[in-house]
Amino acid sequence: MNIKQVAKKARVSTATVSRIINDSSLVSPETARRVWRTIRQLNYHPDSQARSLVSGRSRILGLIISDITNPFFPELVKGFENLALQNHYEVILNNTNYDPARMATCVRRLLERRAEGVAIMTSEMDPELTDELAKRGIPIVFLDVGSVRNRISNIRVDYAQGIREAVDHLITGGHRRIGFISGPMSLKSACTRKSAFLKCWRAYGFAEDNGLIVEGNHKIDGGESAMSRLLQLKPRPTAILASNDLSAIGALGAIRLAGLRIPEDISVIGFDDIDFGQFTHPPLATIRLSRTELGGKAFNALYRILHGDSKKGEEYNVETHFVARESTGPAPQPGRQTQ
Amino acid sequence: MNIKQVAKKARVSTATVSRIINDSSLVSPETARRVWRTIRQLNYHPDSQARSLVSGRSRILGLIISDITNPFFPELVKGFENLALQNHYEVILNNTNYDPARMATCVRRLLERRAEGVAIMTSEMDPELTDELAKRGIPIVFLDVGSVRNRISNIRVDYAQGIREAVDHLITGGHRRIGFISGPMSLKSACTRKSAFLKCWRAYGFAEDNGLIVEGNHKIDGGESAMSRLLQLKPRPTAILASNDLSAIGALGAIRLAGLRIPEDISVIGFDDIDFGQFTHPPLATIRLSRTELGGKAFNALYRILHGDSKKGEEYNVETHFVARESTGPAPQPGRQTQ
DNA sequence: CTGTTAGCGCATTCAT
DNA sequence: ATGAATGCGCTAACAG
Repeated sequence: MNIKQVAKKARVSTATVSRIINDSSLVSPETARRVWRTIRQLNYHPDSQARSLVSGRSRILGLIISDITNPFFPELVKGFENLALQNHYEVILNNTNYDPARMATCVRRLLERRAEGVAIMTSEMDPELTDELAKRGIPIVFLDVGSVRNRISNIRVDYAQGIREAVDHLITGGHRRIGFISGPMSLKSACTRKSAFLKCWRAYGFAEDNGLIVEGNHKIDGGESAMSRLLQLKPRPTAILASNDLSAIGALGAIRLAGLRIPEDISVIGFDDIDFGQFTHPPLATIRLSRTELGGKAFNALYRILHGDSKKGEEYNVETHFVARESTGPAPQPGRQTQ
Repeated sequence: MNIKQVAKKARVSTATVSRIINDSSLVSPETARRVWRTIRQLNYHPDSQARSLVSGRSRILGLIISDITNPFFPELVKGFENLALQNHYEVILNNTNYDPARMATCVRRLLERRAEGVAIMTSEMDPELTDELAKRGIPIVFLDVGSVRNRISNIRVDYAQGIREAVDHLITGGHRRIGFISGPMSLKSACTRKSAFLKCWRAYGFAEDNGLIVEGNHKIDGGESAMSRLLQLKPRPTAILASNDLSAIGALGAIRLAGLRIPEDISVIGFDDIDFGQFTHPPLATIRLSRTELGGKAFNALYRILHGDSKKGEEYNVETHFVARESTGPAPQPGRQTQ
């Protein structure tokens, strides 16, 4: 079932059918109606591959993430995909599983599919691969990677704002010993978050105490073990900030396991605001980062380069904000500390 | 950068280059080497659209799910995508958001992309759309939809086994009043799970008590409100089976809110075995359904139709099993029931 | 307003 | 073992 058959059945040329499919304005309403009828009748669906080939526009976007089972990503994907769908783009989703080789494979395949733009939402990116894309003029949008260049945009997450709000909240509550559970230092995004915390902490004029900073793995079990290490400290921290909610949830478990109360003995704050945070015990205070917004902005960044006036890349900003919930409270009195 | 330029630079014909890309056996090793070198040098990537057009094979598979932010799906997607990647297929992922109109859009677009197969992992499917695909001979795999036909396979989840194990466990513990929190009855998959429970319950010779069956929404809040309704019953159930883990987690919250203990006062069992279940308080007993396996089997089902000997559809089976964790215990003695 | 024609990038005959 | 020529389904000039 191709355009020729439709043309024959409707007694017009293929060009007319093509016009009707794409831009019915240049064709008489009557023939248009007739042809549309034949199209429906024959259940004709134009071949996008052929259209892409001749038009040079694939209407495919690549979306590269590290791992869809990481609760950070599903909302991002949904936000991106919704807009893509509305604008008649297809999305090819790729999990790299933090594997550079797999990332390379994905990029090569997106190249072969002639993707019109690529959103790279994981910071572990080989610059050589970026060049591959850039050389061909394919728009790219990064997440928290600084290089805005021609046809390369970047979404910057303002971690500082949310962290400042959270630390403010803790300090107001009398906390002075704040532990930090970081993500794996092999991940650039985890480093960024840690630096943002340290910077904020120093801005308050506090000395930075490396003993209070423990590395987790951005998963629940890593948060648990990181927290149990923090609990060894004497005096132990009165509050914990975690690099993501999963780590914080692990921390909740470790604290409870040690027989301590939240927030009476220790306050805990997460990061990201994943859905589950509302349902932990106690509900987890966190720093919200809207991943839906992130996904949406990633799409828009590509769209602006593809269709906007400015072919140059732009910098986008996503805010973060503290969300108070029951996992934080005032610092315990030093004398009354148990154990 | 196309095949012609490579051919010119390597002083061969385009046919030779094409042969080398696809099937280097019919070409002299020496020219092959030379051409490969040029290909790398020019950084040539064959255009999949053009290849698809002439070969009639798009190497695209559609994966239709209802909502990627539902924790049921990410692992399924990952399992499917991993195999697809290995076998050089591209995956176009579509969230329908439970919207039939959106489902129709997705199917139409997959048709236009000439997808070679479609995995429909949500039961809310208009039969008309299925026909659209079937008419064109596009392989389909469904999840828990009974119609194995030509080029249409089905993955059947054996809910009964896991439910039987769970109910066995409860009955052995002395439980006789077991509440069931179902999913939304507007979803076919939720109905299937509920029927499986009822069937199992009757198989034990117990009467079915509609008061013990309450409808949730497969999310945490729905589980909470369903549970609080169940807590009104006198005598109240001593154990709860939920249609998915999210509902069960909501139930945990409602039970604790009512001042009752888990599992001393009420036992709770979920369904699916999502990662979070291990970290709730107490850890959630559940009925495991491997979504990774599900995604993998979905891919294999399509692959078998595309490349296997049997072009007819097949029935696949995925088992479910009870996973004991601390949210269950023996039934409380009737006399000692609080409140 | 509509038809004719060329060619997008590639795989595949059919020759040689 | 290699090359020349054809056409996949469609859009875009150009012509009328």
